[in-house]
Amino acid sequence: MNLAALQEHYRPALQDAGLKITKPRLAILAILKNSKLPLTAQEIHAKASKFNIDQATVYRNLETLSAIDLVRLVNFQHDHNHYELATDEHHHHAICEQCGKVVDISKCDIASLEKQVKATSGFTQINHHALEFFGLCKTCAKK
Amino acid sequence: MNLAALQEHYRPALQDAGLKITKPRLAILAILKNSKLPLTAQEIHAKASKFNIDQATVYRNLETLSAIDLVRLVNFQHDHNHYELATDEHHHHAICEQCGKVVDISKCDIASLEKQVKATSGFTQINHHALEFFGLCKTCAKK
DNA sequence: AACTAAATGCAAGTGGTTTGCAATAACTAA
DNA sequence: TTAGTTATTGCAAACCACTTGCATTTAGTT
Repeated sequence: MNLAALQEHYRPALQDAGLKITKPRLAILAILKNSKLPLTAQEIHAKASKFNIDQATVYRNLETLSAIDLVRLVNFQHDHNHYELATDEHHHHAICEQCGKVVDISKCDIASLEKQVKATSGFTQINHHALEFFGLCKTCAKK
Repeated sequence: MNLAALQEHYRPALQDAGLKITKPRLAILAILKNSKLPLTAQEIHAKASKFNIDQATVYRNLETLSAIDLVRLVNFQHDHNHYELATDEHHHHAICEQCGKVVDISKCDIASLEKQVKATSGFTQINHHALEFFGLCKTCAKK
């Protein structure tokens, strides 16, 4: 997908949110699109700085794009936040505690996931996992 | 459990690891013991600073105590690391995206967990969850 | 009681992330 | 197309959580 196509692809979502279609914005989306794995803000900035895109712009856009669900925040333990495009279907990750390698776990079939992780990720050892639910508690749901 | 009891309770694990039984160390364990919920390093320091315990000491000890599995690192999205005593059995959390409230999810029966979350946590709405597996990839397992 | 090594407190440093602000670029409507 | 409006950007400085160096203290040992 080239930049023009990318632009048309994201135009509706950005317009609906009242956001402008800017060069840095598209570049960040393109960088995420071209990455197989979730990236940190800094990794994104490293790639984006070739086009004179400031780190502040990267951080601000990741925030903005997450807010309208074009980008998804992925949280890994011990590490900084990672971001990925939210276009893919919901999935999880396996993280190597030694080298930091990240492998996508394609389906979210929670019951059989742990077996699947070993079978499909090439991880021979799963030491632990983290599962967190995010939503609204009773009190906040009332507001 | 008073401090003396706490001290005796943790003595074996600390001694086995070659760690000394110090006032700051015990204070941090006591603070975690007295908290129903996982705390950030800063929250722990806020409580510990009454006893003239430096923040560097808190950070160093959380690292140390995590290394010998007396303390467990809990990772929540959008936020700083949280720590809890590792004495309890393995469990997960539900986090309110609005007020930050954290509720323990007692059992790790992954298949039925999502239903259970709503039933037991008082959360009326679960928007998303994060599930990450940590272990060793094929390459690192060989080393 | 003297010795050894770990642990602490203090203060300074580090590094990722955020913020203020003036300049620029994107969209809107004549 | 052009002028006007507002979001967005780049830059630089600030911020804040966390880490590190080092001299001193403390725990555990002989």
